[in-house]
Amino acid sequence: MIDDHRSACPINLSLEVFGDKWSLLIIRDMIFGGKRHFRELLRSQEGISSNILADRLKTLLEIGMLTKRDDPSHKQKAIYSLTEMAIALVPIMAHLGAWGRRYLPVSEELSIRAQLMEEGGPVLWERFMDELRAEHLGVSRASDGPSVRQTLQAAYEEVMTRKAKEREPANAGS
Amino acid sequence: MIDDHRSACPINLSLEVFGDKWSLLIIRDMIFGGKRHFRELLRSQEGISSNILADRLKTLLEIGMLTKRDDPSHKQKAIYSLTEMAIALVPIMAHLGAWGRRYLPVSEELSIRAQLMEEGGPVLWERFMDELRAEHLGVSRASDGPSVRQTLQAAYEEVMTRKAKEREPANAGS
DNA sequence: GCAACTGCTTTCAAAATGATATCAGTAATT
DNA sequence: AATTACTGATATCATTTTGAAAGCAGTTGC
Repeated sequence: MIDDHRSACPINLSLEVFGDKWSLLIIRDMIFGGKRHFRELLRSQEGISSNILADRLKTLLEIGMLTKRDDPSHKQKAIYSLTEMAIALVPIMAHLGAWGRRYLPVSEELSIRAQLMEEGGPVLWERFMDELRAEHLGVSRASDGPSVRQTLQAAYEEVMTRKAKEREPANAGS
Repeated sequence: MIDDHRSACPINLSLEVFGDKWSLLIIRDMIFGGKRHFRELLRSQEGISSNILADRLKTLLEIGMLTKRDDPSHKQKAIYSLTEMAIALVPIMAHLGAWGRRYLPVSEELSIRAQLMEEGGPVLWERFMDELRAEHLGVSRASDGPSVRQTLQAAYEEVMTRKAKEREPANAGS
């Protein structure tokens, strides 16, 4: 099998890799959600079915976007890791998030991360990528303070808490 | 129809817009190839079929990525234009191209544009976007020197010419 | 010992894809 | 005036992909 690609254009080849509805969402959940196991990925916001998830994971492994190894703590668990190729998508994720936030009907709670990524700019993206390298590639890293993912997650939860309060204003005793 | 979206996450919504094999390629051909007509878009590198092209154009119009108007010079011709929403994808195109160039088996001639876009950085992208606004939105622009698209196209043709020469070294008389 | 959890696989219906042919009108060519 | 080529699509139909749901052989925690 040499190559059955439609064309050798970089944009076309990129789209052949993740030009579908699910592949990039799986990467997103691993990057921003810290998910590493099949069952974790199955609980995506969007509700992927298990056969599709299995198929996409297989493809992503073949392409070299992910690696897979056994979880020492459980004989049936597999740990999926991002490769550098996937970690390099962080800036694209940031741009995609910024674009979606500007032009599409996003919700506040699900776009707060995108907002922080946009505001943080390339400096934040690089820091995030370093953290991901440490987490997925075993590269050591000088860690100081909370991780980027923790910061993004905290902001998300803050919005959720505030929204919950706004929905039931001072009727705890009702 | 309120919204039958899977989730209001900006990345998910972005993927619902162009998370398929063709939509972004159509936008690419309009941005980098300067294509404006149905038949022009039909002659893509990758060979899209006419029914798929028609369907995607319709969707892109509905979403608001494109507009369509009559061509004064031909009663059956339609002119497709990019909206600001689509022009805003230029940085994403640049990143996608750079990523593809780094990790996928691209050809030199089809990736020279991506290389120049990467080297040009945000400054070049902005200039390109201004040119596209002038071309597609009728925004006036202070034009000096060759357009970004012309520069990219010239670089592409230079590579093609060089490659043609390398293939037949000095056997013009054979 | 039993319920819950593990990463999948199977089944089957529905939807999307895509190659090919076609169309009715327009324009350029001869 | 006749022919040829071009316009933006549609229609047909086979193949491929998608996806919901159920199931499975083990493993683990209680």
